[in-house]
Amino acid sequence: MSQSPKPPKPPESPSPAVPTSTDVARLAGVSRATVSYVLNNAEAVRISEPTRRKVREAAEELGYVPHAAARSLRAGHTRIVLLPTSHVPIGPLYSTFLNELQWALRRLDYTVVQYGSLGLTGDEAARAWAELRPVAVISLGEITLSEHNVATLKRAGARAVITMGPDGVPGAHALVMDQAEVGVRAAAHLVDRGRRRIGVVVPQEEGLELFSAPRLEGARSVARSVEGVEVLPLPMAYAEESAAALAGRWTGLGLDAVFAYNDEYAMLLMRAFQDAGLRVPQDVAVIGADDLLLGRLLRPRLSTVHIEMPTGERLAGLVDQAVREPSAVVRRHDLMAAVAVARDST
Amino acid sequence: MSQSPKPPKPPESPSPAVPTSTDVARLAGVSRATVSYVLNNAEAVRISEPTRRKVREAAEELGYVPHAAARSLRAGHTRIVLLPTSHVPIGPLYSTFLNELQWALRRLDYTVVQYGSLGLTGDEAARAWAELRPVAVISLGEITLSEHNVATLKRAGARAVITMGPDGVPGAHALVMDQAEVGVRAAAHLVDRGRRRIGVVVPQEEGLELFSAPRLEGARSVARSVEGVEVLPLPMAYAEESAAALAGRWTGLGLDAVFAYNDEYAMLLMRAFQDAGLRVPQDVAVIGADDLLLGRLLRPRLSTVHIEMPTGERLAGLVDQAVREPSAVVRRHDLMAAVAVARDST
DNA sequence: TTGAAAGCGGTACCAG
DNA sequence: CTGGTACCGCTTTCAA
Repeated sequence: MSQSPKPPKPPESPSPAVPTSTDVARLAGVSRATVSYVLNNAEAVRISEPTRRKVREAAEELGYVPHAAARSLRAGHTRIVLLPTSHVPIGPLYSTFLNELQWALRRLDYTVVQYGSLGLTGDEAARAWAELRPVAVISLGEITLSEHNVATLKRAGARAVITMGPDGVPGAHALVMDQAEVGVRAAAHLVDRGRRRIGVVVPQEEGLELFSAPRLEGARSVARSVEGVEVLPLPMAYAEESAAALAGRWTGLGLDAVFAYNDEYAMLLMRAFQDAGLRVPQDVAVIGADDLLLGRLLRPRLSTVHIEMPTGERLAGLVDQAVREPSAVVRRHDLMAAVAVARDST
Repeated sequence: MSQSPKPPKPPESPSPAVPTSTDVARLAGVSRATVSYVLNNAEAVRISEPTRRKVREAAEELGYVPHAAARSLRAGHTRIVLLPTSHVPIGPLYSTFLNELQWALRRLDYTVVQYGSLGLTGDEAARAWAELRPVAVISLGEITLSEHNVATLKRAGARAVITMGPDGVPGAHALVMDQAEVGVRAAAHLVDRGRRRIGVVVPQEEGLELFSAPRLEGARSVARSVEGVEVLPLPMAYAEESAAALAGRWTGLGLDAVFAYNDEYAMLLMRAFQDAGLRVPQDVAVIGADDLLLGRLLRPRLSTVHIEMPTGERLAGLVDQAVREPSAVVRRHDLMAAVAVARDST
């Protein structure tokens, strides 16, 4: 970028350049090596107490702060954990989980880098991520990583590459969070209740396929295994009008139940049903997912699929373990459990 | 950390050390300088087409990925934007905003580092952040920055330090997002509707004071300026039992309206009121905030305070501008507007 | 107990 | 047109 051609060091500029360990050394009257030893409390070397004090005071006075990049360049590795982020709001359940994870990683002294990778291919993303030399990458599935991509990351120093979702990538650690299971539980619950023609809401919002596709597929698998059960995908946007439109053409569809992707969509749709004069659950059974608190507020109370997420602590611990001992770690974990919660809407 | 004492370069190890520009140079039969020129498409230097091709092919073959830390060490600055994160889920409105911001920054080619700073003082946090030499810091208020802290960050290379919230810190850019205004609008709306004794829900969840305190204060300011209006803080947790307990002792409180912090708390409380046999809005008027879609689903439809947030794009643009030209930029922006939306619960 | 010096991986100046 | 080389800031032998 075009730097203005200014003299390298205007003597006495208003904001004196950021102090380096050299500056501290000079002020303390010692060498840079000594500064490093003191400030890092090096065990292997004995430094006299007066020297230590001098160094500390000098550092304090200058407001010295070590340069993380220089440090990790020298060290040959970073403490960066790369967390590719989805570009759509992913619902309270997952954002809470991600937030927890973030915190737990910080507590373990990792630096969390959020990396939005919209529109990047697996190759491009892997390259971009590798530039940061992260010690771990936790990919939630926005980007589909190939075996080759995983190798790229590993050669760039990643001790752990973690993928979530149903299918494992060779070379990566797999955290199994099978969204299909949610669809299975929902559909099975409806079938148990005697329903046979089941609609499955598929959000029209982009970026949710990651969740919605396997949930739909799970429901379909139930239909395949139980005689006489049918499943129909129902596109719907997260908006009152869209829900109303769907409710409007409902009777023509000949369905007797709906699995509404999650509780938010379910609430919207259930309200639309009621406004359209349909009775829940008599005319149509409604089930959501995620077990949101707010789902219990509507009447009838919303049935749902409760999803047991791992705590952020848990996953952070796993990551840490994989980083410390990449070989001696289980490469596949089941982290998610789903169970239907019957309330009054089914 | 204790490295296992292995030979520096086991010939033909399974994962060959990450290739450097030296490796590329060797393979292409040129110097590192040439590699750098070619890979960065240096304009100032003319490199022959055959050489370029050789270099590119070598880089491709080795799977060369430049080392971001080394690059920015040399460059003397990073493209890191540091985003301190709250440790509590902050509600859909703000998480959406943060997500947008994150994306917009990435599109402008910044690297977003989420930095949880729980339990750190301003001084500690500023030091920890400064280690990363971020080019910008966007503090949403989890940590209260002093003038001195801002100076520390600036000396460490931060071209923009941005604080949000009502009060500006000297030296920092202030993005004014005054939560008090939300309380003002809510209370004023209730007063307009003829209510006089107003309860204000204050979430018991920790970490929300940042929002709840100013919202309460805003309501109080209305009470002070209008004769005969009283405001009573009401602690409540985000749980059905807590809402039910509050509803249970409601009649004893002698209130005729409640501003319930936000729509989520409002929905919970309104349901509890109805379950307790209180009529909304006749016996008690309820208003929330944030204008969530779900708030329109209950009956009566929830009145709320709509909050106009800036887009993530907008803020990212401001950050970028401040980074490019730190001096030539407005230091104070009003980014939030709040307006009461009357529906049926008031 | 302390200091000199060799890098870590890039970039960019200056010669040739 | 290309190569040698001097840094960026820090850690860590190895000697003194």
